[in-house]
Amino acid sequence: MASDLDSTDRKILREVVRDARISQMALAEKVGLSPTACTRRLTALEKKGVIKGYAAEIDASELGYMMTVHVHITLDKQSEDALSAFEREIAKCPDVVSCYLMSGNDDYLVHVQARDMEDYERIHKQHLSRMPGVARLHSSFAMRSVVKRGVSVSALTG
Amino acid sequence: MASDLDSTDRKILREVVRDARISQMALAEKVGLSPTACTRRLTALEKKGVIKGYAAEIDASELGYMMTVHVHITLDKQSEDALSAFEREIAKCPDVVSCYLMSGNDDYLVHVQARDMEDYERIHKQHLSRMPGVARLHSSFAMRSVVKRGVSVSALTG
DNA sequence: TATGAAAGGCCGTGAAC
DNA sequence: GTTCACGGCCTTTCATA
Repeated sequence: MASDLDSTDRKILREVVRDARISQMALAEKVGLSPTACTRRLTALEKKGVIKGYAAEIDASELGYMMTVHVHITLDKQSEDALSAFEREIAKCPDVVSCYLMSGNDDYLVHVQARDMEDYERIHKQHLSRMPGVARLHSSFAMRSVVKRGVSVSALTG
Repeated sequence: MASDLDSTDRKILREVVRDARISQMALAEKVGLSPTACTRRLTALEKKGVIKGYAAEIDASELGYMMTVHVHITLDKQSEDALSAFEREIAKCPDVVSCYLMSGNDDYLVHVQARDMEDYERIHKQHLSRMPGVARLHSSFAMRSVVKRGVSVSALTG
């Protein structure tokens, strides 16, 4: 479903990715359109689903969440039901930032945020290890975030 | 630097995470404040750095980017200079969404977006394998995204 | 089917309390 | 934290290519 966007649409996308709260008039001027035309394009991008929404970016460390952990999770079964049951539960875990089903051994890569090591121990024991069908958990701790974007630059410039 | 936020501040954060383009008046009503007081709090959260910015969420698959790859990268040296050189280059790579320095063997976990397998082959050859100091590359392909948030729910409710 | 221009209502902003 | 008032933005309508 690769929508056919022209360079103006992509320019609009780059601007709202940079600043979602930009005013319609400022956006219109940046992309070289009248406010009316610009707003119409923006609305179209929202309706098409290219723009899924607008979110404030929060500094988790400012809220006391100092730890980023990547957890590789292997299930003991790989049946549809087992995957579904696990995914239903992991989606409910409030400490999870992202979760991907990975190819290969059908395991999951789960990104977790925690206040500190003690907090992560609690999350590990009370949530992660109790997820349905979990066979193995391997935690990798991030020491530093080097790059963090919502979407790749290529996707917006290509 | 864990800021001391009250329940109103957290309510504001939850709302702007859900919809960054919410109007000041609508936000004020949702949190039970007058528009002026609400805007003052929001501005304070921005100045404190709790809110880093506002970004549109883009559906990469709508732009033709169908692949999500997690790449484990090990360097041949772990000196300060080697890490810095690598990080400078990886930050320039337009296909990278995120990159973390991981504890343990001082390797990196890099999240990459690509159009398709051919595109990823190009990224792998032309960008990733040519990064300074790279010893080993291990690619893991995501089959499905199960959870995707900008920040954990706990950080906003805690 | 796309844009551009103008008018009116609503919102965002600041002063005073 | 609230009220009030003013300036400006957002939206709609309509005309155009």
